Amino acid sequence: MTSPPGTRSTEQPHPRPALTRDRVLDAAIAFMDEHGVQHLTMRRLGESLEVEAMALYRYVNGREDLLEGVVDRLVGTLVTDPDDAPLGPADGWQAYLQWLAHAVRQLATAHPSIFPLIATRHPAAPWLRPPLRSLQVVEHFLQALISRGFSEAHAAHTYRVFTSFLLGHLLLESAARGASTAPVEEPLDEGDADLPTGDEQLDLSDHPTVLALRPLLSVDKADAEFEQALEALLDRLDLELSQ
Amino acid sequence: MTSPPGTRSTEQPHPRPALTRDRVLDAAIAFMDEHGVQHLTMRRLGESLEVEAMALYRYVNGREDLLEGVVDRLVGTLVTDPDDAPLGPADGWQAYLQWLAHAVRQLATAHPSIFPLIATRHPAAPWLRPPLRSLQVVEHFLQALISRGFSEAHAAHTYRVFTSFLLGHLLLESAARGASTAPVEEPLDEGDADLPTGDEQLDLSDHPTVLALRPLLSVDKADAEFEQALEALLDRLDLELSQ
DNA sequence: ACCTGAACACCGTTCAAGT
DNA sequence: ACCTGAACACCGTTCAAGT
Repeated sequence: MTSPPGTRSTEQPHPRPALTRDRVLDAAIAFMDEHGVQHLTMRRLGESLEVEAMALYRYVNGREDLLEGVVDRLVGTLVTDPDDAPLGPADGWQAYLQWLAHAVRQLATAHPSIFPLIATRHPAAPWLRPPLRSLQVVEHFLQALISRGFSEAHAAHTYRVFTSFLLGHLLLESAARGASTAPVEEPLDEGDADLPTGDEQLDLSDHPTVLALRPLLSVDKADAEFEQALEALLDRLDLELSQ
Repeated sequence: MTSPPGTRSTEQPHPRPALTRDRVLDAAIAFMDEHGVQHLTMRRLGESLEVEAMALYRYVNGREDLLEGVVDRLVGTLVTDPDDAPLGPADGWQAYLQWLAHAVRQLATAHPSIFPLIATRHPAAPWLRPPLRSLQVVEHFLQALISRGFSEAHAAHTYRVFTSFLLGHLLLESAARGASTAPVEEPLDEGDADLPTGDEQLDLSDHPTVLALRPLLSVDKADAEFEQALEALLDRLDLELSQ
């Protein structure tokens, strides 16, 4: 608490909290949320923690391990959030899948520029499918379904179908969100820079149908379509159960 | 054709074909198929073409443009393959979607380590959704559906639903494939290297359900599940049409 | 016209050295 | 125990210079 003897009384400027793995991971998440994955650098992350990059290697096993840690931490929040019942709502498997789907979607929405990382980093095992790629979460998922009457085979099958669904919908949502949120991505100003074309410098003259439907294609129905597709999926799973 | 005067008659060792954008893109595709995306480097790509890296900048507007070119080229093959009818099979929209789904799946299977690139690179416009992220392909898609009786709104909606479906299923498939095919990814040998655990050095002791279901989770039903989910999707779209 | 050498700024990572 | 400086190999990219 007090200064060690022999130190000048002026070390207030940076009462920097102790470095720790959790603090490093948190800083990495904050950095990526603000600047995007591709700009996260060991050196810049160190800078954001007021430390040289080399100091990070005490807490993180290189850049790959750092990214893996970020993914694990974020996905892990799905089953450790304090305000959730141990196995989710008690109302049956459909309520459980609804609850989990929305939790994952909230995660994707909160970190649109990190979600692609969750979606595409090679999982530790091929059966650990993104975006539910944490052992804890998979354990949670399988127990939840089995405790609600699923056979083991059915639970495994549902895991596969459900992850495919989540990945497709949420990756496209966060790509759209990330595109509009991203800081600039790549200036790159190439060729003749007309660029007052509103949204993008795409040449649509050879693509009349796209041109005509552009307003329809741009409509953001992400919310409604997610709910609709989720309902359809649950209906399908229900049918398969009773077969 | 003949040597310019004054040249030694020994310039046979490398009758290297002229460098060209297409040759650069082809080399990049071949390189990534063999070594994975993360090892593609301007310098190594140059090496594979027996040229210094700087020479590539004549044909490619930097690394980002190179990757974009690769994606466009691969996705473009979907609608330019010689053995396909102009708008796919003439048998109705379900046959068209079946045909396209399998074409995209074949693409993902042929280039499992490039597909994540197709899936996650920021599209030029937010409504250009992976994996159907080429103007040509979207034009093709919309014309095909409209010419088969879809309204414009329905065609646009189907585009969104269909891309979500393809992305989720194929990205997970190629992640699984890529994991088993990948050259090594990252040695990283961290901690105590027990590693004779067969597939992975995961500690499953705290996750009894995963442990018990691992055989079931590892079963490869990718083919059947893709077909089944595609059928379900077509059924759903059919229902929506008649509403 | 097309490629190369040299140079620059920036990476990830290791390791001996400081405190 | 924890952080830093210096160093190494490797990036992407520019540009003047060679042929």
